[in-house]
Amino acid sequence: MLIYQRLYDSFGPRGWWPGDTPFEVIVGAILTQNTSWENVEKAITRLKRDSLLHPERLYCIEEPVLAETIRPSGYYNIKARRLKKFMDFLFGEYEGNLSLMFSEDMETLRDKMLGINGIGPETADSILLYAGCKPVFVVDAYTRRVFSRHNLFISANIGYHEIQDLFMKNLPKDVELYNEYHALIVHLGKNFCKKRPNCTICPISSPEFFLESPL
DNA sequence: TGCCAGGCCGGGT
DNA sequence: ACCCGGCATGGC
Repeated sequence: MLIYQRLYDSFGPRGWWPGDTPFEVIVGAILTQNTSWENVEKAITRLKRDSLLHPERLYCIEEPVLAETIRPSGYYNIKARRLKKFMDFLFGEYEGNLSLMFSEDMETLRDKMLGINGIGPETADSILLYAGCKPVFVVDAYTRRVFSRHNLFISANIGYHEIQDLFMKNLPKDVELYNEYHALIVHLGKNFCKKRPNCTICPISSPEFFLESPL
């Protein structure tokens, strides 16, 4: 937990996920696919404006109308389809009830969600962790970039599951820890590793970290 | 102006 | 089992 501690000491708690309800978290997880969070916020604001951020409303809304509403998030046609596919799943399997959905066995739910067109590993895990409070470590582009560039444990071409296993086998199975750790990695990736290539004030870039360091 | 952002899918090797 | 083009807006 050395790297985690250093990130936490530098940045403090990130307060993730930035969303008021589990349903909003799920919608945000789909909308933020390969998209900046600022653009997603604009789309969420428009969904709230039209009172669409409720399962019953999103389930019934016409896909072209939804697409136009979420336009600022980019990829709006494909994301409208993906949101509708998720809603079909939620109502088809769980009567539109998120609590019922999250009462499902975690691995079973994960596999089922991966079967929905438009839900991949990161989106599924974000939903499980940040909407369902399930102990799953979320891996994203920042996780791979930050850790491989610092030569910490992983090479650039490692797969999603290998990275996830690495974290989950070397950390306590703790929802709060997984929540905070992923958010801290994203914060680091956004604010340091790209804008400052030599990372002189990056909290994990001192020499001792270029060998084995506890996650 | 061009590049990129908290991915994923479908078709091709 | 990988690799690649497509999807689209807004900010720098």
